[in-house]
Amino acid sequence: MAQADVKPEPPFRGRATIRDIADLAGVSIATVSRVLNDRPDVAPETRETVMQVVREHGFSTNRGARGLSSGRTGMIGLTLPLVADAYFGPMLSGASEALYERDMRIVLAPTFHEHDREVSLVERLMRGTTDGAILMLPEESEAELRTLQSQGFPFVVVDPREPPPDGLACVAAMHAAGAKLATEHLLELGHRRIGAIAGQPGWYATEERLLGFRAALAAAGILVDPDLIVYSDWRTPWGIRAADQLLSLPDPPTAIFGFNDNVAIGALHAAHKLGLSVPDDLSVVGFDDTAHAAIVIPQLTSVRQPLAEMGRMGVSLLMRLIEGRRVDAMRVELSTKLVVRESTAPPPR
Amino acid sequence: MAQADVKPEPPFRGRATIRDIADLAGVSIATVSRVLNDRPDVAPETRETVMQVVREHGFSTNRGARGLSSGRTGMIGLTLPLVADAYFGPMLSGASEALYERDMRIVLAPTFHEHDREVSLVERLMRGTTDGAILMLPEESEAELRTLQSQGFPFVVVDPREPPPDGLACVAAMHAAGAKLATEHLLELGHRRIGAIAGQPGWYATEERLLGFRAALAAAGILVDPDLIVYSDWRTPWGIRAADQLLSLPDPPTAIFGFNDNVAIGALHAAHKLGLSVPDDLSVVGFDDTAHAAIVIPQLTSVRQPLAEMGRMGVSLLMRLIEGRRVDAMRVELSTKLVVRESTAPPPR
DNA sequence: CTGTTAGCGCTTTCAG
DNA sequence: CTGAAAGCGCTAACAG
Repeated sequence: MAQADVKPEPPFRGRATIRDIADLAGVSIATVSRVLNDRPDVAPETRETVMQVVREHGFSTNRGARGLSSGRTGMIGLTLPLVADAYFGPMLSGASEALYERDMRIVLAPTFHEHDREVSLVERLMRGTTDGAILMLPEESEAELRTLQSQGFPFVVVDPREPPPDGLACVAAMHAAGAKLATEHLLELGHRRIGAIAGQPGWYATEERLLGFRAALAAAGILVDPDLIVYSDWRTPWGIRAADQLLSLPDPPTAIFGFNDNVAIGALHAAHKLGLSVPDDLSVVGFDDTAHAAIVIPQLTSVRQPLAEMGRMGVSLLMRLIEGRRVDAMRVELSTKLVVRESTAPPPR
Repeated sequence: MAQADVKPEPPFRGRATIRDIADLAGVSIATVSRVLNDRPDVAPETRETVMQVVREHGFSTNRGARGLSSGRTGMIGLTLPLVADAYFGPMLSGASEALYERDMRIVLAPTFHEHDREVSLVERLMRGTTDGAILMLPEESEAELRTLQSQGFPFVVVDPREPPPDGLACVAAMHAAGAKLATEHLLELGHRRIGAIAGQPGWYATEERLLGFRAALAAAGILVDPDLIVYSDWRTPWGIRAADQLLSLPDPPTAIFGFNDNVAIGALHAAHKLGLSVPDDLSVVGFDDTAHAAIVIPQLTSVRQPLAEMGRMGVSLLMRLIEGRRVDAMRVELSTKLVVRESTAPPPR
């Protein structure tokens, strides 16, 4: 009633639907749909008319409805262990940016490291809500992943926890090469007794980094003292303990290579407690190069993992999968590089 | 082919639909829908039968379809400036956890601090994809927010950038009280010349914290030296500069209160460069108590803002809005508290 | 190049 | 308490 229709008042109740646009533009809804989906078979003139109306009313298509009829929702799911985390944050950020550029939406599903939660979340994501998913550091076993794949749901693994199964789209970083770089850096500085705070045994990252560490040592003709390698949870408090252990050895290392920034920062704390100065008395290098590396004093030398890039790459692979295009490289490894800051120097004496 | 049908093979092609479940359970789809939505008008026995089948097939309802027919999609949108951030991370995490508990999905929309992007993102979120939104530190002006509200889209603002307009659901922290606490702590330690690295002028957080800072000083009978307050961008490099400025004053402060952890850590860096020891030569306190506060050496004394709690609270308000329930407290302020760590001590001499 | 017509999977009156 | 039927907004053949 009282249909003013002065100028900017939409002649429909809530938000415009494709039908409103069609009426306003004087065409059929099919035509509007075509325009909206950039189909080639529309007269340029018609297209312009429709776009006009669309812009005027700030119309944008209802994803749910589109999903229902076409099967593609324009949304992708993303699982990750933790959302408030210096490591996963940048990955998520990179992925979300890439998705934004493609005008796709991201459904966030943090798993808090719980296997069951992750499984049920993925299950739900599959049910018509999303077109595919990115699984960051998934909890699922290879077998579970394969089952998922066999169900025809497109997904890509970013930063696999275990050695990446082949046939699965997967993006990782060059752990071994990075670890080799870090170790060589220490070696060049003159260090001969280098301790390593490795991550949790069995993890892909841990084992690969260990490989690089050992390779560099071997190349320098140094045989590894088993006492100098201690496994640890990835978090700082555990890094402190591990460093304590290393530093209280009869013949302690002059440098410590933490397999991620958290444990390396743990080493910084341990050294501080012991009155050791970094880098004068002890050199420390980390891995990942998260934001933490730069805020700590002294700033941490660390191996840079291209976290955001990994997220973007995951999206890129996923899009190919969803579009059914051939994915030649199912598995991509992004390179790592050493960022030298203030925590490394030649050994004392 | 070779449809084994041994036991767990579903008799339908892709994923089960509500119709499949209905057939299998020998009821109508309407009944299944009722069960799925916890409607009261179903015989307990029928309900059980249906649930049985649902569980057996791991069925869960297609949100898109539900959204289409009922108007509620079970998804909510969340905008925030940055996703990879020690400040927003915990807020996002809290919100996502609360949403998970309600079996709702979250559509993530990072704005990278771009006003236009945020506006268009919110616009899109409104169009049938989500039931409502949480806007963290929104870029929108009060006027824009009100327009949004007038369109009937439920949303809540978490951590307003400007003084929160009333009538809008909003959750914030008690900035002034927290700043007062921090200042009093310094005062009790014996500091008399206390510098402040304030945030950007005009921000709600900045102004409120300034109020608390001034109030504490006034209560102690100290009148503020304008030279001792310097405004700054919220990031560490700017914090360093601000601290440099403070520390190079003819009569430099013995303590610095950074209005967030980033700038406080900047003060730590500045002190380090100057050869000043914290807390012996200079005390530093931060605000927010992000993860950074605990990893830095010395660990930072900081005012704790209940970030995750704010996210949860935002969800809780939003749900009430969506369900059309009365929201008595449209505006909630969560309390802050001081966490004393290692960066504060009595002034030298 | 454009319009007509089925549904997509689900919720929801409205009858029984 | 349960079923039948009418869409929700959109896409995708299929005709013209």
